[in-house]
Amino acid sequence: MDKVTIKEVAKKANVSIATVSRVLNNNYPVSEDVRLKVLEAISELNYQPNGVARSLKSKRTHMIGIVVADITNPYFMQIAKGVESVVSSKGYNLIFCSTNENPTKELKLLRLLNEKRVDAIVLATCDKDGSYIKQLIEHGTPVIMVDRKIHGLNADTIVEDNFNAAYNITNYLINKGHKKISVVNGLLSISTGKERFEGFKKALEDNGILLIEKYVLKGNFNREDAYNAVKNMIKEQREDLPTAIFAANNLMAEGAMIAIYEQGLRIPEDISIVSFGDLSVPQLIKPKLTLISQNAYVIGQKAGEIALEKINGEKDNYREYVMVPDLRVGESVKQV
Amino acid sequence: MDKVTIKEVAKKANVSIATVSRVLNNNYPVSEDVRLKVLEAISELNYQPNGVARSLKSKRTHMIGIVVADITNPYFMQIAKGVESVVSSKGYNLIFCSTNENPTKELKLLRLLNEKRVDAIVLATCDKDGSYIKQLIEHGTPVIMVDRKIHGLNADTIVEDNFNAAYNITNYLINKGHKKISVVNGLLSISTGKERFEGFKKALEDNGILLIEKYVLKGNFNREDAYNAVKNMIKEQREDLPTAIFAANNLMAEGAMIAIYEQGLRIPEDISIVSFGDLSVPQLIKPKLTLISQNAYVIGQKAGEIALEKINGEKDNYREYVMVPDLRVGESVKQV
DNA sequence: ATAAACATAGAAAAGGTTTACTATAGAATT
DNA sequence: AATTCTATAGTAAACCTTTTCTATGTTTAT
Repeated sequence: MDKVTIKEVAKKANVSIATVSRVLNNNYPVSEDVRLKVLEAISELNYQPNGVARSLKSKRTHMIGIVVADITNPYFMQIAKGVESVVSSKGYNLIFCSTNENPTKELKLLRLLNEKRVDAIVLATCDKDGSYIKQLIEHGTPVIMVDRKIHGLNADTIVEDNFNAAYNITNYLINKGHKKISVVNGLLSISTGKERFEGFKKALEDNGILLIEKYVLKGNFNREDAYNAVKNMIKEQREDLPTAIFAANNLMAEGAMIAIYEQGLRIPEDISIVSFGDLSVPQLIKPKLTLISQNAYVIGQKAGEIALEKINGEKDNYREYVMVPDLRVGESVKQV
Repeated sequence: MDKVTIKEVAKKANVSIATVSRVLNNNYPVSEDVRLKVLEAISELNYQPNGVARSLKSKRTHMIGIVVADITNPYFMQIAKGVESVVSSKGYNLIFCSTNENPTKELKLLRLLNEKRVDAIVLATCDKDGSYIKQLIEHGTPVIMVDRKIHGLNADTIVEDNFNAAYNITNYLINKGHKKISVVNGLLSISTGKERFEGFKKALEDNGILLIEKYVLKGNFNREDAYNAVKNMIKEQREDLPTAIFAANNLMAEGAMIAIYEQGLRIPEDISIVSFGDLSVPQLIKPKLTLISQNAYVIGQKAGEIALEKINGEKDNYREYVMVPDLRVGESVKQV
């Protein structure tokens, strides 16, 4: 029942444990016959080194924590997959954590990951306050911020150009003749929520269109909140519906669409919609949505690369990478 | 840059390291004034215990490995979420691994998880051979098999009643008058593939309907393989299309639908379809699919519970849990 | 007043590795 | 032939905890 240790291997092969370790790590000359003896003992005993002990000594756990709002959100899953594609070949494993957009839970998770001594953390924060993150970095744990940033934090950051993308897609709506535009957004305490809202407002402003407060909806960046917000809005504004909805995130677009259909409205005949971020299985959802297509997988890959760099080398230079997402025109916007 | 250790806390609080440890673990009487001194030192130094060292001594890592074909498949994500919902409150973290249906990669991942000394493994295997899994269990690592089973393996197993569910939904098609039925399935080396196919065949047989080989499609349980298989089938059988398709998994249903639409056919007017497993965002996909609705989240929860039990207690009794999935009637099957 | 029980604290071993240091034998250099 | 190198192997410390065992002072029982 108990696991075989390096001692037993050493005994069986008639060598010291140092020699076994050297055969395993291949970082010191060992004569060929001894090496073979050791390898034989290893395979006979079916020895598998204790990674915990290794980590204790080497101060490397070969684990990377990834902390996002919700691991079931395809956007974050894509990021995770991107990270994994880069780090798994180097023998790293990923620990997934969901904050559910709760800053307290985020802090708890970060502490836990720190206790586990993960080699790096990839984080899409829901916090406005970076003090614990700063601490982590100062104490030598690389933290790579993805999707969302915190101002004034000395950390590598990979985000999308939210302001301009939101500006552009709002402009697109305006050029199609829309003036009564509703926005379904996440919280403004999150950088993506804030920036997308700023871009949206700027586009209205530049076109001399007034922001209509009753069309400004907010919630957590998820399907349910968007569904409820849009449903209520439609019910309350039956007589004065917006002609278009800007959903500030993929899940919110889905929630909004479900609400629209449930209320017996058509897209885009009765109401147009655009999304920030791709839907799940977009090929099966009609009409094809006009949206900002994001770079989740690439962001993940970049985050993975930076994580590996930081783990192995220089830790005190930081960069911010801004990805420029595409505007993809679909059929969800009507000319008015 | 270096992390604070228990030694420094002890020094600062003027006590021994044993006392600090006792304050942390609260498993031995410590006088109130000493406890306060220690807690103060901890917070002043911002000490966070080294989980690696703890794990080495306590032989508990508080990590559970979860190994599935593809972490981006919503079905497996639901399982993972179910596991997480149960174990995270007990302080456990999840390490996610994707095998991409590659048994060699699975073995590598299992070895890695074993080296990491995870406390338990939740596994949806793509392997037919359970020898390494058996080894793991014998050496004291609980392995909970989910979704897919391996015959003759002494492990806790939680699966769906694939045979009967497949039988029932095929029967449903037959009762709707379908005789030319195509099946898009995963590999038969995987228990779910095999059992669903058996159920499918039995239903045909019981109704005196012949299996038509050219309508039997196979691939990995993913969107792409299903898409390609169905696309080719439609092209080749233009003159003799099946009237219905049984997709043996959620992703395959999606791939099949995309192919059907791309080939200019309608659902269910030109071709009916049923799915084993729920689609992503089913509310947005028209027509509403008739399908076998699975219990992924519940399976995950059960797996989490069993994992915790096994970690803490009895290890040598094993059970197989069989969940009975629902048949949900939608609008994707035409009466013929 | 003495013995027994108790509450609290520390010393030290243990957990399974890696690695700096030391040792030895034979090869190469002078 | 004496000296220096080199290749290879072992010893023991270190990584940071937890926990057993021991010690001490105090309380309770007799």
